[in-house]
Order: sequence, then structure tokens, then C-alpha cells
Amino acid sequence: MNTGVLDILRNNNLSITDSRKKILEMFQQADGALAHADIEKKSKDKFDRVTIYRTLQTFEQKGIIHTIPTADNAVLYALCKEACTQGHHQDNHLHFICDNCNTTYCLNHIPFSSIKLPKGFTKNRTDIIVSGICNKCN
Amino acid sequence: MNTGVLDILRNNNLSITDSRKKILEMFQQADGALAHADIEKKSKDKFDRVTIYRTLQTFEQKGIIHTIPTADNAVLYALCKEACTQGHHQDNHLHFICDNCNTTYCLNHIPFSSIKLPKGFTKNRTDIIVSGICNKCN
DNA sequence: TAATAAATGCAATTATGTTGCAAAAATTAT
DNA sequence: ATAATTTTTGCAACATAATTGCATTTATTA
Repeated sequence: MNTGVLDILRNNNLSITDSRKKILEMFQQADGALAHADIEKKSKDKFDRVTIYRTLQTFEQKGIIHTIPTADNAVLYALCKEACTQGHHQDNHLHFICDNCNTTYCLNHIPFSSIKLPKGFTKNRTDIIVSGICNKCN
Repeated sequence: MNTGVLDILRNNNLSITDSRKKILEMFQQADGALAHADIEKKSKDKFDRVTIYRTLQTFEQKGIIHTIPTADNAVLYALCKEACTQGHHQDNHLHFICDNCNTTYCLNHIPFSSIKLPKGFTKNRTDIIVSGICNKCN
């Protein structure tokens, strides 16, 4: 458990601190996406709000986590499963948000055909967000 | 121009007010997506911020506009092209956001294969957001 | 045109995110 | 192992975004 977390931090040249370890563990255990607010709630009176913002930002820059856009103005973060490098995320997979329990799943294994854009458009990042009811709520 | 706006409001059982007319017109003229902030800027010292919030909310509920999730926590709104009814949006089309000029395009005509979810998952809404450089900036 | 219903604008409040800086912790060099 | 250096944290202050209640204004209906 803890070993993976330490490795991730070391591999990314990040100082090993309490907050980084704890927040990374949360993502591993969540097995889904977390919002800033979720982390704040789960780590009751542990870390400052600012620390959480900065930690998420650092993780995102390093390619440890990626953002998932949602329609309701709440940015979600999830662990990058594939090989992301600093500034170049490769998480072009599918995200599913349950309208009922609000859990966000990363459905890495679901394929989707690559999207052809009109002439003159260059693709950088693709986000597919499907919402509906998940298997637990159905 | 104005006729269409009035029809839309009437068809949705909405009182015809100045702000609703103006904001609807903005969407029609924009031919793309608008953020709350865009509307606030375009309608200089005309409507209260709160009115804009409430108008957008009303339009969204009625199925006149829909939200477009973005990675940078800025919710965008655009006119619904297809037949949306209250609470049931059908805007399962593609959105393209230019990383350079920030314009958001609704690429209705681009097809994409429908996405098959794992067993137990029910699909309600699909959002595909592609970001990159648009034809004007390329 | 009067009565009723709905929408607006203002003020106050809450939530969300950012910045600078001193204290604390982690890394490194000795 | 300890001291010097660098990085991170937490606090305070600030800035922005969004929500709520209520009185006034505007639109709809009778």
C-alpha cells in the first residue's frame, strides 16, 4: 500500500510529505475520481485547504492525476492509469458519472473510435463523459 | 431575428422579459458557446449578475440551452439544436474548444460510434469534448 | 384597467480559489 | 548525525464566483 505511494512520489522527484502521501492514498483507495471538496471532507481537520489545492496542482503537473470535466462545474481528479508525462496527459479514456450516487468511474477498457475533426482542426485532448446510472444503483 | 426569440420563450411558457430576450439573442448571434462571464461582459451594466444566473438556469431547465463541461472549471452554455425537452437533453454531439482563441464549436455533424457501457450501466447523456487548435487559429 | 403572478435588482451570505510570507518540515551537504 | 539549504505547509488576507431572501418592478391574467 504505502510502498506504491512512496514510489510514485520518488519517481516524480517530489519531496515525501504527509499530505502528499495521504492524498495519494485517498486516490488509490477511492478507485474513482475525487473533487477538491471530497478530499477536504475525508481528511478532516488535517490539511489546509491551500495545501490540497497545491498538492492537486502539483500532481496534475507531474502527470500523477488528471482532471475530468463535469457539466456541473465541479472539477474532478483521478489517478492517471496510463503513462502520462509532465504536461502531456494520455488519459483519453472514458469517464462515467452516476447521476444517482455521483461516483465517477474510469472505464479504461471501453473502446471508442477515434474522432475525425473537420479540416483545419487539430486535436490535442479528448474527453468523453457519459452520465447515467451505474451498476450499483441500477 | 426577434421573432424566433419570442417563439422560443412562448413555446416554453416563459414570460417575455427584456433580459431573456437579450440573452437568447446573444446565444443566437454567438453561434457558439458562452460562459456566464461572457454574457456579463457583452451586456454591459444591463442586467444584474443574479438575473443572468437565474436566466441561464431557467433556460437550461427548459431545454433551451445546455451546458458543456470544460476541463478548466468554466461551465459553458450553448443553444440546444436538437429537440430537447425539460429535463431531457439530447445534445449528445461533439464540442470542440480551441486552446488558443478559446472559442467553442458545436460540431453537430461529426459522427461518432455509440459507446457501449459495461453491464448494469445505463446511459443518459454523453459529452465529448475535444480540445486543440481550431481552423481559424491553425 | 385592476388584480395576480412572476421576474428583477439589491444586499447579504456562502463557497471557491489565489497570493504572500513566516514557520515547519524535508532534503542535501558536511 | 547534524547543520545548512531548499521545499512545503499553514495562516491571513484577498479575490472571485455563486446563492438566498426580500422588497420593488414588470409581465400576465381576469
